[in-house]
Amino acid sequence: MLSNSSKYAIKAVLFLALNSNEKNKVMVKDISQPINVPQAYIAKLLQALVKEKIISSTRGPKGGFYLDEINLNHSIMNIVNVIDGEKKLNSCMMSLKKCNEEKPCPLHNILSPSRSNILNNLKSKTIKDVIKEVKLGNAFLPL
Amino acid sequence: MLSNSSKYAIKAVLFLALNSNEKNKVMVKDISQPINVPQAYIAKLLQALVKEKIISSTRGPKGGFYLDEINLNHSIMNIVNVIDGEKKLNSCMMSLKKCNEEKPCPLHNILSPSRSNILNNLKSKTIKDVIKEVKLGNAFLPL
DNA sequence: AATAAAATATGATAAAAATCATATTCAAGA
DNA sequence: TCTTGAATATGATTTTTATCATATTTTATT
Ligand code: FES
Ligand code: FES
Repeated sequence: MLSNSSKYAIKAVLFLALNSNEKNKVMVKDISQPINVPQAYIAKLLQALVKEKIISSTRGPKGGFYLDEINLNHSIMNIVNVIDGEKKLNSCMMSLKKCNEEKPCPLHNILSPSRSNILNNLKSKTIKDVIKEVKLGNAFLPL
Repeated sequence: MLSNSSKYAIKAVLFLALNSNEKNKVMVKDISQPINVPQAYIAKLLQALVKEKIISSTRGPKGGFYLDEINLNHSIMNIVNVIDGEKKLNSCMMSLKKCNEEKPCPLHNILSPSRSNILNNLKSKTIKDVIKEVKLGNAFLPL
């Protein structure tokens, strides 16, 4: 469903959402440990996210990664799309060329509603929405 | 979610469900083409399914693969478990060690219900159930 | 300006998944 | 019983994903 890389990226972004802002940037080495992902690995993922403007960064002393207000309003799906590409999640469960309602494969009718639900949630929930649940104590970090 | 191999295996099993029985066995070469999977690849998967008694086979002239009445009552999940192993589908969406309700990760509450729904369907739907929908014209083959 | 501290770009290596290839074994029919 | 046609066992190759490593560029501080 989600690749390892996507999962790691989500963890990192949520960590930044809780622990950074324009004034308090966080270095890779201080991200990799709490989220339990190798530094060189998460560094590469964060760089990709910066390039697509999902997160922010500055280099040099006092530099690091952080989320600004705009970043916080990105959806979880945006993160996944940057890391895994757009089509991974939409493919047919039986590897038909295209998954559609008109000529559904035998698993489509059974599984598609739940999958759509997952996709819609990933699309609609923003970083901000998600960390709100953490702050309310309904979900937990660190990971 | 499902590996390529699992998808291929499901396709092959459904094909057999519709086109074989104890009296009419089907050879790999006559399976691989209609389901659009390379022969050597699907052969290996079918062999794994036979070993776990999800499907049946006999060798030699007039041999081939087929489903008997017992085979038809296996769930789709049984196929997936043989090919992908048991735990792939149950892992946390954010790569926590274990996914649980007591200390859910931030994505758990959002996505877990739909995922459970998918898993329950895969567990409860049998091969026979699924091809019934095909015969009724509610779902389509070939793939 | 020089230095140092950070991200960035780039690419190498390792591990896993997907795919391909073939010698061996078993079963049917001549 | 010999031959032939099928699955089976085994493993090699290729591709993708995951992981690691490092030289370069940018920025703050002295
Ligand atoms: S057609 Fe197969 S999942 Fe939609
Ligand atoms: S704890 Fe992460 S999906 Fe259940």
